[in-house]
Amino acid sequence: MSVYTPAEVVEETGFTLDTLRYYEKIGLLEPVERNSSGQRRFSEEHLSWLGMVRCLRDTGMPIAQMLRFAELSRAGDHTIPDRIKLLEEHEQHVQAQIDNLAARRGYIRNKISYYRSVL
Amino acid sequence: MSVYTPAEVVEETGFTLDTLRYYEKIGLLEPVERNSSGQRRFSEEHLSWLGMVRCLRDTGMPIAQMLRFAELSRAGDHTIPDRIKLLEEHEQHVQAQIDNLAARRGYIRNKISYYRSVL
DNA sequence: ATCCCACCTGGAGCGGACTCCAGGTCAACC
DNA sequence: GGTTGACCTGGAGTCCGCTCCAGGTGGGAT
Repeated sequence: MSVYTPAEVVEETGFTLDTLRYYEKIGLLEPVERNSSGQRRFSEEHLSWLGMVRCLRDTGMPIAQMLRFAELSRAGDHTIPDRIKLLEEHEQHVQAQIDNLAARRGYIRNKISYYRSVL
Repeated sequence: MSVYTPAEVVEETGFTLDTLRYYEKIGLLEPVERNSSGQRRFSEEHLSWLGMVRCLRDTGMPIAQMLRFAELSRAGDHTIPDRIKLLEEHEQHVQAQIDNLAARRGYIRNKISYYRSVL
């Protein structure tokens, strides 16, 4: 089972080292193993969890809710229905964002057309 | 030419009064006329500008950039090409957001399917 | 006359999500 | 054996975009 240095995780996930430390501190990331001199060695599981975190974060989920999801995930398989519910609600939210952006984009394009017509 | 009370503008634009005052203070909103006792009376132009602001804000444009757009708008018609450029760039940005959200949404749906398959 | 309500001002405070800093450790390379 | 570089810690600071507050004014209803 391979492990990853901080630099590798930064490279792979796109999070800064400070952000990773912050996520660990607040419990969004499970405690990370250390080597003999105290440096972090991330696991495969950390990486895949960080993929999820990136997805949720980039779709606008607040940290508080990601924390809730993290707790459910740690609590065992009986929380899977709750996790499904949480993700479904979030998916709806993402869809709403998309629809909203598409509508606003229409407004912007109109404005551009108007400006073009005035030139 | 009709004017609008603060309460009416709040109602129509969905911004809070504090936000409107804040926008005026930082120059995102042109100085608002006052009645004899110092209360704001917004114009039709304010309302339509606020519509634009709402659109830009809700598509994630930072205030600094909205300010730049506001300045261009005040500077006269010769800035229309610049405004078009700014809006076009923003529209690209909005499209990128949409694409990104759609991709992330796929990831979330996959995760949901996976959870369902595990139940 | 008094009460309430909408509004005013300047300035402080807040919440979220980091981001930076000082001072220190260790391992490795020259 | 000295320097470099990646990393450590705890805690303070930053940025953005508001949001709230105290104290005050003016106008309309009872």
